Amino acid sequence: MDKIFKKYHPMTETAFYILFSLTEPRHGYGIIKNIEALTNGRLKLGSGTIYGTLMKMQTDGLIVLFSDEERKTIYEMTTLGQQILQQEMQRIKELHDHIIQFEEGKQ
Amino acid sequence: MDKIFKKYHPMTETAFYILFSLTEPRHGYGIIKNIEALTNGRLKLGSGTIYGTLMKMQTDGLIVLFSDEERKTIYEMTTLGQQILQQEMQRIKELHDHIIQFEEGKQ
DNA sequence: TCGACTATATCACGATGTGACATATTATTG
DNA sequence: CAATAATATGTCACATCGTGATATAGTCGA
Repeated sequence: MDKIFKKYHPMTETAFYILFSLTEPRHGYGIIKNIEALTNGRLKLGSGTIYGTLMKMQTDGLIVLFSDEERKTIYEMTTLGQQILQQEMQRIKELHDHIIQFEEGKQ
Repeated sequence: MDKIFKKYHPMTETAFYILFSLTEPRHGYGIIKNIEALTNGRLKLGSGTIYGTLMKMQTDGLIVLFSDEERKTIYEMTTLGQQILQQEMQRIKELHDHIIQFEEGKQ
């Protein structure tokens, strides 16, 4: 299990936003649109990115199938996924702190 | 020039910390130690990472040679490098904002 | 009916970080 | 003084990752 935590530390921006989108159950295409909305159109994921990442995260136990309808494969986060998301959010806060400290030091 | 901005957007954590370390002139080994100190030993860059990245950033005009002594090759940031660092810091703030909003929404 | 949108999947490609290996100097410590 | 750790740079093969092209197919509005 520890190996998985290292594997996702740090995460890429793309992987983070995908996992972050799964704080509620969503399907691939829905995640793409959610990220596009969150970032005001800045981040548009390619199909290879989303389906490849979802498969990898499923293999690693970060997410599981929530429902598998005809044309919608919906995923939800596992407890492990939540822990890894938490770890990543902590890391981003660390980055943010460094930036704030730097900006304060400039004045 | 616009191409370079896209190339470094988003940056990896590693690339960010390297550029961030060059807010004052430093050499490769010094950058490694600076990042290690900043992150409390969490992030230890391999030699391939640091010298490869420095060469790439020099080619792209983000950094230039500051002084080239016998055993220390010191770099400093260019104006372009500062602009790209600024862009990246803005992106991290965006990430941070999303996290804060999420945490507020949970209560 | 025709195009736009929704939806999933695969694959080759380029870019990137990593760690091993190599090499050499300097400082410390027993 | 000799051994060891720390400083310092560099190269290379390897694995991982995001991207965009390509493919396929259903739905919905004009």
